[in-house]
Amino acid sequence: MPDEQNFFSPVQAERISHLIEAQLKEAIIKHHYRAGDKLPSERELADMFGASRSSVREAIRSLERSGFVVVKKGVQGGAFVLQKGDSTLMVNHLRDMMRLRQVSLDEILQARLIIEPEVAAAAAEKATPRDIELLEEITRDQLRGFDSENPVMQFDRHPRFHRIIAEMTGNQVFIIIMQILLEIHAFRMNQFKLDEKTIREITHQHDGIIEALKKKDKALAFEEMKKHVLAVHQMHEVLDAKEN
Amino acid sequence: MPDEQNFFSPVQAERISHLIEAQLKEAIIKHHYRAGDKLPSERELADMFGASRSSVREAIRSLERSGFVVVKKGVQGGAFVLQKGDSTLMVNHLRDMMRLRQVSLDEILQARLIIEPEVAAAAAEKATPRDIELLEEITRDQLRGFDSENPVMQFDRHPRFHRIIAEMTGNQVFIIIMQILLEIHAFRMNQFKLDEKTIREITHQHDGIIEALKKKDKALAFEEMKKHVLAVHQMHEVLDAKEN
DNA sequence: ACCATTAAAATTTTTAGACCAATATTAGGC
DNA sequence: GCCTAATATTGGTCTAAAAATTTTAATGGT
Repeated sequence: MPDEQNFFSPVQAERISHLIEAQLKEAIIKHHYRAGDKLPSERELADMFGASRSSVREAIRSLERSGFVVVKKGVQGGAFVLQKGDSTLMVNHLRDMMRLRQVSLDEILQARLIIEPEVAAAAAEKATPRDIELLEEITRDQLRGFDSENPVMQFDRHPRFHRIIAEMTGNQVFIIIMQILLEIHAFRMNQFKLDEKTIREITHQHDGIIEALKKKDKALAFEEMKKHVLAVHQMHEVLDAKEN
Repeated sequence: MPDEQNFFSPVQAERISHLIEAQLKEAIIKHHYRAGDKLPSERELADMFGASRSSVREAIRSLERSGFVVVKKGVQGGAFVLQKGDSTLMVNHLRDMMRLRQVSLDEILQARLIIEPEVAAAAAEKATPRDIELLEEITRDQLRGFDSENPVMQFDRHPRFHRIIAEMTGNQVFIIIMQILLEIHAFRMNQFKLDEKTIREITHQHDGIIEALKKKDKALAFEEMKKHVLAVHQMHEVLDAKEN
C-alpha cells in the first residue's frame, strides 16, 4: 500500500469550543443576527450543537473578548450581538502585548508622527460643523480642568480629541489603528508626571488643528497635527532626560 | 447619615476569571516568568487562587487567545509563557471585526498607501545583507511559483515580503500595524480572482524596492513602495469595475 | 546492547449536574 | 396606581469524573 499520504489527510482534533465559536462568529459576520439580537441561551446552544454547556460557554466567552457580543445576566439576559463589534477589549489586549514587548515611547511617537498628520488631512475633507463643535468642547473642558481645584487625570480628554479626528475620516482602518496607538500611548504616558504648564501649551495647539479642520485646509491640518505630535515627542525627550 | 456615597464605593462583583487573568497577565508582563516557563497546572493554580478549576481554565484560555501563553496537552503539558507574545490570534480577531464592519479595499489601501512608504524608508536605514537576501529569496520563490505546474495560492508569499520589511524597522508598532493591515488585505484579496500577468508585473516591482533597500536609499525606498502600493490599488479598481 | 512495542502517568479536554447570583417579570397587597 | 415580594430565567461557579493526548518508563525480543 504505497503512498498512503495521498489518500488520507490528517484528522486534527480541533477543540469543540473553537468549532462552535467559528460557527457563531460566521453567523454574526454574515448578519444572520441583527443589531441587539440575542443568541440562544447557553443551555439551548448546548443542545443545538450537541455539546456541553462548558464548551458553549467557552465559545461565547471568546466572542465576548473579541468584542462580537456582550453578555448579560439574569432573566432576559444572554449574549447580545454587537452589529459593529466593540474593539476596546481587543485594543486593551494589544496594549498589554506592547507592554510585554516593552515598546518605547519613541516607537509609538514615530508611528503617530507618520500616521496622524495624514489622518488629520483626511479628516479636514470630511469635517462637519458638529465635529468641530465637539472638538472645541473637548479642548475647552480640558483647559477648564486645570482651573478646578482637583485637577485629577488632567490629560484625560486628550486621547478623545485625537480619536474623534480619526473617526471623522470615516475610515475604519484609521479608526482602529489610532485607537490602538492612543491606548498604548496613554498607558506609557501615565508613567510620567507632567507639569501643568507643558500640558496647557500642548493643549492650546489643538486650536490650530481645529482652525485648519474648520477651513477644510488639508495641508494646514497636516502641518498643525505634525507640529502637535512633534511637540509631544519633544516633551517626552525632556522627561526622559530628567529620569536619567 | 448624610452623604453615604462619599464613604462607600460600589462593590462590583467582577468575574473571578478576570481577576485571575489580570494577576497572571501582570506576572507575565513583569517578567516573573521567563521565556518558555510553564505556569502551574490548572489544579495547582486553582489551589493557589482559592478558586475552582473552571475559573482558572477560563483565565488561561483568555491568556491563550490574547497570545500570552500556549497550552499544550499531555504529560509535560500546561500553559507555557511566550515572552514576546503571539499576536496572530488577536490579528485574526481584528480581521474578523473588520469583516463584520465591512471595510472596503479602498479604506485598507488608503491606510497602506500612507504607512508603507514610511515603513520602507525606515527599513532602508536598518537593512542588513541577511534581510536583503531573504527578500530576494521570497520574490524569487513567488515568481518561480507561477512556472510550476500547480500554481495554487499564487499570491501566498506576497504578504510575507511586506511583513519582513516591517520587521526590518525594528519598530514593534509598525510591525503590529502592518501585520493587521496585511491580514485584512489578504482576506479581502482572496475574494478576487487575479490573472497571472498582473501578479507577475506587481511582483516584479519588488525588485525596485529591494534595490532601494540595498542602497539604503530612504527616499527611493519610499517612492518605490508608494508606486507598488498604488499599483495594487489600481489593480483593484480595475477588478471592482469588472465586478459591476 | 538496541530497538520496537506496550504500559503508565500527567495533563488538558470535555462532559454532566448541581447550586449560586443577578435580574426582569409577574402577582399580590395596600 | 404603586410598592413589594415571589418566581422564573439566565449566566456564574463549583465539583467530580470520564476521555483524550502526549511524554516517559518499562518490557521484552532479537
